[in-house]
Amino acid sequence: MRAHQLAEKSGVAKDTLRYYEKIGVITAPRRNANGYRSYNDTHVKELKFIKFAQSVGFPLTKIKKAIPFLANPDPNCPILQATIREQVEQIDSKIQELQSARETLLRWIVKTD
Amino acid sequence: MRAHQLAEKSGVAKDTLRYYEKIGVITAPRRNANGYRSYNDTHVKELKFIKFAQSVGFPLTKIKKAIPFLANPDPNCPILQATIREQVEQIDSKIQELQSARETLLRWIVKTD
DNA sequence: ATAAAGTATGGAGCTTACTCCATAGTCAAT
DNA sequence: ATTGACTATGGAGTAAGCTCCATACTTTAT
Repeated sequence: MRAHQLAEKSGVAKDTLRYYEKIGVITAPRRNANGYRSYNDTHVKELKFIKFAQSVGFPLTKIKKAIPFLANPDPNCPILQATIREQVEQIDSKIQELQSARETLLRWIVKTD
Repeated sequence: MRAHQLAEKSGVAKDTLRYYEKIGVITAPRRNANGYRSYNDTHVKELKFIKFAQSVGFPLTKIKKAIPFLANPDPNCPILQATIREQVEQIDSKIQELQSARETLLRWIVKTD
């Protein structure tokens, strides 16, 4: 599979694929004789995982560390569980920040009724 | 008042003061004969306002537009009210995003009891 | 007189996750 | 043979808000 096909299939732009490869968040694809990248289904899986992890707020640096475990995933892995819990905590504190900012703003809204 | 004094009083780093002046988010202080900046209480007020606005999520670009109104503030100003409401909406949608990410993550946490 | 502290300036660097560009090589079709 | 589509590369640019740097001048204290 070549770049534009993977891009289409995964919804990740070609330039982004190159960027992901450069920072090592996806495994480097093998090259054809002409030098073109040859992607496979593993890359599709990796990209799906990346998109999922991003959607729940993980940065690429953390995602990168998790990619090697994709081959034989173990939901009970304590490191994985700890990482998830940590992320939930971070989300919680962000939500609290936002809620208190919200409260503050509401106090400045003039009631029009 | 000179840079380091304002920095101390406001809790904003000297370099940041220069940066704020450069992007026009604080009014440019007048200069002494030697070229040194001479800040006054208006700057203290501006910086307090900036910190407050930042704490409730406003970007410097928006804050910049609001600074001129600091001289004669009107809580009933419809533009101000609309801006606040808009910000509350933005905060709400961010909170919702975070909450759904949170839900998703919780589904991946293995119950240990 | 000299050293230390404070200030001035323009500009580079940092963070994160891309996005775009110029240049150049490759491949398929006409 | 030549056009057009695809790919490769290194490097620059973007957002946002700082933060730091080198160089140079001023002021204060000893």
